[in-house]
Amino acid sequence: MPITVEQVVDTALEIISAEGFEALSMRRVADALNTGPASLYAHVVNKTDLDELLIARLSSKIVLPKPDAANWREQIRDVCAQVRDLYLAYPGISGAAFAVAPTDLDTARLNEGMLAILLNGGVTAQAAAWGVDALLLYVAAYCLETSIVRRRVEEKDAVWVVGRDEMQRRLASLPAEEFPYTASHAVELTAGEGHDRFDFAVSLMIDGLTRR
Amino acid sequence: MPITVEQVVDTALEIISAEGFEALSMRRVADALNTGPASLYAHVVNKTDLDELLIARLSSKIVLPKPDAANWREQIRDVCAQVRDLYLAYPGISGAAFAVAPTDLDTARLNEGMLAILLNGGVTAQAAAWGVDALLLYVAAYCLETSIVRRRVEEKDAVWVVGRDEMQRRLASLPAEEFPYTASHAVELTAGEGHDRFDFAVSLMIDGLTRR
DNA sequence: GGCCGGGGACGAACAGTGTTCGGCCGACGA
DNA sequence: TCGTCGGCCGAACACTGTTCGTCCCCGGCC
Repeated sequence: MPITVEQVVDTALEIISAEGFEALSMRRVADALNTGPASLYAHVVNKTDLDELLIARLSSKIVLPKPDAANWREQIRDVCAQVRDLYLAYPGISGAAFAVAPTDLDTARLNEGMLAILLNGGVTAQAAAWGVDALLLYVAAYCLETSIVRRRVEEKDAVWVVGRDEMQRRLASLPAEEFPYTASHAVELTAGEGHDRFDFAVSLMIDGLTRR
Repeated sequence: MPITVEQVVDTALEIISAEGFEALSMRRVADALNTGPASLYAHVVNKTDLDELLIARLSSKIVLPKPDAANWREQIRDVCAQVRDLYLAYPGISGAAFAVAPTDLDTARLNEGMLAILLNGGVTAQAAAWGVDALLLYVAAYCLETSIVRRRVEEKDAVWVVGRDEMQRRLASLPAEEFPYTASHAVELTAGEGHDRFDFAVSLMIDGLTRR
């Protein structure tokens, strides 16, 4: 029963999907494949290499629209949301996205697609190039953060984790001498349902790109 | 010879500064303190807890300006640059910034300072609250990425790592069928000295905040 | 057909990690 | 003076990524 790289990547993704990126280990993958850890190194040079393969596989699943100059904003927003949902479906995997080398073809395809949308939208070449970079970096960061928060919420029995109203109360009761703004704007600081914060930040960058 | 939390944090920061965040381990800190790893757990509940203490210590070193409505843009940019340089001085530590709980007083001080600058600049309360969040998230992401890249550059004997012109050549020689934009804009994609990419992204968000 | 080489599979081991247990010992309160 | 409590720490447990050496099977060559 030969092992292929695709099998390794597939079972790795299953493990991450079920138990998170922290639970992914060579032995875990090897066990799921009914073999020892050494067998994997014939198909994968490294754990880091496996991580890159995982990001590449995910990148290949993004569907890229044909650029439409009229509503390029919605198009780029949609691609960012796709990446976001894909990352969040494999909790913690976005941590591997920071280490990905631009040498990979699948991630290059994603970059090309986003670049195409921005350029067709009338964004300057330099702004488009750096804009794609900034957007992807932010998306990865947002997903990493929310993955960590979700993990903490579900495992810590809700101890040490507080709800929004409790959080508001704590912020509001900070010493007004040192924290006047934090205390008086506790509502805004804890506001936002779902991906409101994400939408805000992405829109911030997209609107900035418009005039360049 | 009693051990204090400050000592633990100090030696941890020294280790990170010299060898990077990946080299930081309980045993490493314990050895530097001439003791065993178990001794640390009397002062630090967790490795994760130590990470949070490190971020808190770094946050306390940021100098916050008195808000000046006239040039709030330069002020917020300067604070972001301070955080960036501080994170980069301890390579890889920004990875711990994603897991930091907002319950800490020192990080709350940083948030308060940035919030003060934005609010005095005339930014809407909601935009200011989410703006601080987005900026700090991006800064952490940027520092994590560049830390990883720098690490790769210095350890891999420059093999597997290519210069800018070689990178341009590779991008330009991608199949024009699938990668027309990437190939024709290889120059823009590889442009940027120092922290140009950072300045661009931060300015993008700040300019976006202006109109809200 | 017989032989040999090469490469995938894999058991075992190495060095390292975070964390816990149990005992030691000194200082501080009753 | 005695007791208890908490910092200290050696040893161990269950992991991690990775390598070495061996086994074995399958394909090509004489």
